[in-house]
Amino acid sequence: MTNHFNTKERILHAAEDLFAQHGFAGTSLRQVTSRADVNIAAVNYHFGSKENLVNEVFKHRMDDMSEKRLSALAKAVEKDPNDLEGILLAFIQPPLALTLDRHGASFVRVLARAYAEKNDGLRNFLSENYGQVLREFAKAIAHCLPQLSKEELYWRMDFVAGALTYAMADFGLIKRQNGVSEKAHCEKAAQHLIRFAKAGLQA
Amino acid sequence: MTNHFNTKERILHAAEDLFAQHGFAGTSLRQVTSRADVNIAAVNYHFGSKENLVNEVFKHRMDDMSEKRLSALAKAVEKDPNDLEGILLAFIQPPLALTLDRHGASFVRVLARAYAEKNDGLRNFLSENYGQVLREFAKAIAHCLPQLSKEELYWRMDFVAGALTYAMADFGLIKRQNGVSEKAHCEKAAQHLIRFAKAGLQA
DNA sequence: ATACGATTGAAACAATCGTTTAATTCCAAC
DNA sequence: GTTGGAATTAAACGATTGTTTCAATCGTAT
Repeated sequence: MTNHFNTKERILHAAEDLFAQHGFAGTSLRQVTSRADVNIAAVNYHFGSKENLVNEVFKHRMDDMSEKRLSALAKAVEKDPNDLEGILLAFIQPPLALTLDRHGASFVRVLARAYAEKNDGLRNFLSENYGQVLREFAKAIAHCLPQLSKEELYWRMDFVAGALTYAMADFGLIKRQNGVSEKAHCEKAAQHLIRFAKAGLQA
Repeated sequence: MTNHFNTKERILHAAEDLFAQHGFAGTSLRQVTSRADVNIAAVNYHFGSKENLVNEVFKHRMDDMSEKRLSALAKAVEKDPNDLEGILLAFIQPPLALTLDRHGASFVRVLARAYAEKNDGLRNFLSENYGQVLREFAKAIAHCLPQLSKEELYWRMDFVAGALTYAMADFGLIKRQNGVSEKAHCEKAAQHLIRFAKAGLQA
């Protein structure tokens, strides 16, 4: 049983929030340790370096999300391998659910920001570990849409991923209404995105 | 007749590249002035501050892109106000064309990165100046799809914008093949995206 | 109680940050 | 050729960066 509010986890949470707000380079370790209410030296003691901290913040959420996606995918395929909507829900729901959690919402922005990095090791880490998840979904979607060429499928999955990222970070025109709860907004986003993505994939 | 290779423009170009690679906070003015081969003091002389430089880098490309989008939209609507594909092309082509230019491709990444910023003044600047362009397109698309509610239209336009951003920065699974020229890749991206977006909007 | 590794604390490290100063160079106008 | 404002330069400013040091403290096993 690990202590849930030890120094290491407090640093992780504070870093997650601040990275989301100001980016990796834009966040100083002193900001992190100040928010986490720990000593500045604790970062290098527990994580070795700032770069390692960035990676840890990332891996933490990413592993969880990928796991949920894959298990939801397995269930959906087992239930009905031709149900494209179910597969899309398995792809969309776990990341969107993150936006309900305070720290999860921060991570969503961290993720969106990581996509914008180019030469960073983060990009490679993403494609190495996350790529397999994408390929699993590609396989399942290809089964639903056998007439689609592999190239076309990959293009469209990229589009879906882009739309999802955009929706999660609520860029753009849509803002959550004041009267609508976050959970309702999240469900509405999933519902709209699934309909949009399904039609796009079947085009 | 402005000199195209004076100090100010060299700084702008160098900043554009470096901001794309390392982000705004991750790029130092010394990196910029070193690449531009100008003195460090030239930045504050010509731009006043680093923040102003960021804004200038942004405004430069953004104004150009918005102008091209709006004029292409006007032409498309004049030709056939019910041609959804033409409208989508007007929306998609100008930003995608940027990826053909070396510095333009950098800007595309700068743009994607800016979307990931949250509280920055950049976000507000974006929605203030760029929002009007989006609303023009919303109007044109709504004319093609009168059955679509305004809320649903906005959701779907956000999805299109997300897919576009993703495709431009070539995140994800799709990479340009070695045998394919950049121009051909760009045209293929536009073609795939238009088909995808059209189906998604019409869903 | 004692000992000992794990953790935390205050302070300082060299390096780099954005910015400023003041002297110099450039170039067109007179 | 001289003048005067614009542009560039070298150098330094204080502040902040990530990281390190070493002593103090904590918690546990003996």
